[in-house]
Amino acid sequence: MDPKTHALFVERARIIKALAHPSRLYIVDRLSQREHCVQELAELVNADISTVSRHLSILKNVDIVKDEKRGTKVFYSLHTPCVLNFFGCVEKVIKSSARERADLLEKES
Amino acid sequence: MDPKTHALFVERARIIKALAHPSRLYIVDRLSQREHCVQELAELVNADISTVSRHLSILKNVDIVKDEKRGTKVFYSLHTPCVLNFFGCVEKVIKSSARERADLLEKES
DNA sequence: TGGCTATTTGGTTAAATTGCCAAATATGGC
DNA sequence: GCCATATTTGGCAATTTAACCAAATAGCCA
Repeated sequence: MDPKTHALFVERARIIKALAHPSRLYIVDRLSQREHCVQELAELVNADISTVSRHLSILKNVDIVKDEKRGTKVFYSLHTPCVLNFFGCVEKVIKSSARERADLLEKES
Repeated sequence: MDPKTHALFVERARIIKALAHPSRLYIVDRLSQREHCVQELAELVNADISTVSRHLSILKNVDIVKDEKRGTKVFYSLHTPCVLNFFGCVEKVIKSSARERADLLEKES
């Protein structure tokens, strides 16, 4: 693999890695409805505020979300909404594997 | 967050995690063109065969790829090609952040 | 300035991921 | 059965990730 191709796939993985966590996926899901401040998100994902703040900085580092400070609060919103397209395919994968497990069960019975 | 919702996002993250590695993304990319045996993939990603075998088992665990044994070789192919849709959005994210870095540079100059 | 609220960051620990080597396993041909 | 080829798996060390608490920072208002 030539260096440029390698760099491209490293970069792609960097983006996908940022999404590869249940809390971060849920945060993205909530932000797809409307902006939220850190505190609100912490309640939604039911985790320590500092933990959520770290999740948000990971998402911000790859520009999936953006932040805007208003007063003492920081409001986060989706910067690249197309990441929501991921979910559609992910559901397909889940269903496909669920179907296979079901098929397998039928054959076994 | 209720338990069902939580389980859904854990499951989604499981799928996305399986893709969150440069070598695995490259493997998916190659398999989108045609099936390959483990040896071929090891050469393509330039890694130890055992390492590639582990990457493949990770992808297989979430049903992104499937395998078929023929003789002593095991051929892998894409089982859920829609994961390729991920790439389109990932490129957008990359470009969007690249654009912003560019804008930032302009403003600074 | 001092106090209050909201968020980020440092430090630490536990857990998960990755990669390689070596050993085990499976298949086909002699 | 025995050998050669192809793949998987066990074991280990190094790196990364994740979570929490505590401390630092930032903005607002009295």
